[in-house]
Amino acid sequence: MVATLKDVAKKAGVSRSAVSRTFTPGASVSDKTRKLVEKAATELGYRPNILARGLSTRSTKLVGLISNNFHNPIFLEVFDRFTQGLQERGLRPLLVNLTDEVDPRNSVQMLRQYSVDGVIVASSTLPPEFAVAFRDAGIPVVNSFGRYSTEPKVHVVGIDNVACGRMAADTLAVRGYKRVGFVGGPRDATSTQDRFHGFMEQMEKHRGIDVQFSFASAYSYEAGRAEMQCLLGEGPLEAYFCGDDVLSIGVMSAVRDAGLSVPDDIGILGLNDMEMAGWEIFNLTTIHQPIQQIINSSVELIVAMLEEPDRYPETRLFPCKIIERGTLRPDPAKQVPVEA
Amino acid sequence: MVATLKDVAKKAGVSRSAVSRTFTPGASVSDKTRKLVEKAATELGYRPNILARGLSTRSTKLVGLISNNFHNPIFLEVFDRFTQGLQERGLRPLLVNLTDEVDPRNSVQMLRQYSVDGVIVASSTLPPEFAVAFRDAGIPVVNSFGRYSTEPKVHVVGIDNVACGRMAADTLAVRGYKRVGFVGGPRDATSTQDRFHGFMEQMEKHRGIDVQFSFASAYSYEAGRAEMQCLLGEGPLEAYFCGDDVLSIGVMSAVRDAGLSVPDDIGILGLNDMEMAGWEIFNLTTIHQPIQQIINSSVELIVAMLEEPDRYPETRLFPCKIIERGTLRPDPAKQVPVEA
DNA sequence: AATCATATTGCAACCGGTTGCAAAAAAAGC
DNA sequence: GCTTTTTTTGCAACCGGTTGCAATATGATT
Repeated sequence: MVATLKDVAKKAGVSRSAVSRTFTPGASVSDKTRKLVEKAATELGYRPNILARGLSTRSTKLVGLISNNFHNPIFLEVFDRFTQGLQERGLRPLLVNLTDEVDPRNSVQMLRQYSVDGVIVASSTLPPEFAVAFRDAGIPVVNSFGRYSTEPKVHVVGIDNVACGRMAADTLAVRGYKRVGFVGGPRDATSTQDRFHGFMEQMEKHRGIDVQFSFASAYSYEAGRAEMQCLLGEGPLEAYFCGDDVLSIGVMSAVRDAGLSVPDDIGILGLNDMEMAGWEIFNLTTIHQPIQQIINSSVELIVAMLEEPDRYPETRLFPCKIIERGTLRPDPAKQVPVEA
Repeated sequence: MVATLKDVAKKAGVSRSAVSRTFTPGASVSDKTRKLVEKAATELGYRPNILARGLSTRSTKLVGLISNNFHNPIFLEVFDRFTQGLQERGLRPLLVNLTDEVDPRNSVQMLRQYSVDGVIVASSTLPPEFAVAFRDAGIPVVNSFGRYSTEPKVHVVGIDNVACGRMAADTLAVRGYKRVGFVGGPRDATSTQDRFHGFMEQMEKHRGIDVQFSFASAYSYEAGRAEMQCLLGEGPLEAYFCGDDVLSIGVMSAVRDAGLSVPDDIGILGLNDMEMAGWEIFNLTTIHQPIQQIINSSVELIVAMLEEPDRYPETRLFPCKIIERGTLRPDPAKQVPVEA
């Protein structure tokens, strides 16, 4: 049905090698045969089979894209960017949905069976060992949105979650909140832990602030809302730092349902700056996570590893910044001076 | 590095065929050699290379999953379900991001180069010819969320968008709205056109209702909001049927910003029933599109085609239903009767 | 124990490509 | 024009599997 190397070779009256070389950049073919081959190839609609090629070249241009987060809208942005970034570099994402799976072994085996050139683990909730399992299997891997380590075993691209926690603490402190809460995502996620530590640590430096904390069961709307409904019962604080935007929106929803106002009664600070955070109805003040840069960098890194598999593991952290919107009191330092 | 058939054969002291047959369900191997092979295989951590196998069996278990919609949150649900559904059946999604691409040829060639077993075109905005191009290339294809045709060339799974339009018209009419609007998605999307026709056609049957219409540039929040800001300038109607939930949310946002109330001043009816539509802050009355069923059915269909490639093209439409929430006046017929 | 049916096995060719190597062809040098 | 160097070419082996077929081993039947 579909034309193969052999068909083209026969039609062009050359050897199979000649055809192969015509489609291999840098190979030695005379202009004459190249023309011959190209003519035959277009007539037959021939395109080399990448998987067969991969058998000898050991490169399939397939990249495993693994995630366990198919409920947080920010991951649609993540998939969009990753697929585009990979496609631009001639790589193809093999999407793996890891819902409820924590053991990397199945994924490693499966992706090995597909001879993927590399793997991107895109998750802030999987344990670091997950990505390491791919490295141990000899598969180039980048852990995007993962945890920074002082002796990294794999490439990590993301943000400094501890620093984000500190930034959140400062942000609330400088606005004069005296009774604040931390509403984290799942307790076992490294991102939650790091944000928590950074937040608590920094809060200790600010005198006279009362700090409480709790953890939602997931980075999701429902979890945030449910958690806040509990907290409201215990008596609300002045402001909350939520470990994620969609969590913040859940929290906000519970606050409003209780007849309280954001930010007048309760301030909310998110993290991620997903598209929706900017929607007027939410207008969420949040810490921007530079996902475009994280993803570009991840893709570059995976490409670099394809060329140099033993590249020394690198950690690339990108700075976050506060996006001022309407769910916190204004920063007194940045008030527009009133005219005298 | 990684063990191959040959390594296992040598270690087990049998021929390569014996090993291959051990991993081929239904092949003839004695218990003795099977044990031998299995022992050697586990010791070496051997797993057959699926792509090499695909070369002879002509089945890679790869399925192209093509979409052009990476900005509408409902597509995260779609990807979640598709990846899970495919994985459960041992198929692997090769994700293709079609942003701004309408010509199917590149995608066809690329997916042919990867010998995908089939393709799922998941989009309500691509023209039907897109999916047909795969069929013409001899690749099994299912068009999910596509347009129904009386002489279908490819399998289509989705909803009857014309019927949805009619349902929307009836829904608004029965609630006594007299001046209504249709806010569609992009004009050239088949889903927009069908919903539009159904809506207008059915509205004609309801006497004395004033109908207007317009189209947003995309199925997105911004587009909905921008479109509604225009419409508000022209003098608002009593209720709008929006071609999609995220569009509805954009519309709602514009309405609220203008100081108007939903549903007291303006009613809004959405379509899709994405997760977010149920969030208390939106509480969107909407037409539920049964995506779980559409996706299950699509996956079943693609699986069926792998066994029987020349299967006659089928159209599978699933019924939609109104989800009553809080953005329309109540249906008078369904009012809880007041006790006498 | 001999005969026949059946189950298991290995050989070798094939799937669709790539590539080292030696032979052939073309170009360069004299 | 002949030799030497360089370029181009095809052969054949290989990548990691599968599979038809004939040969061999096993088991059943008498």
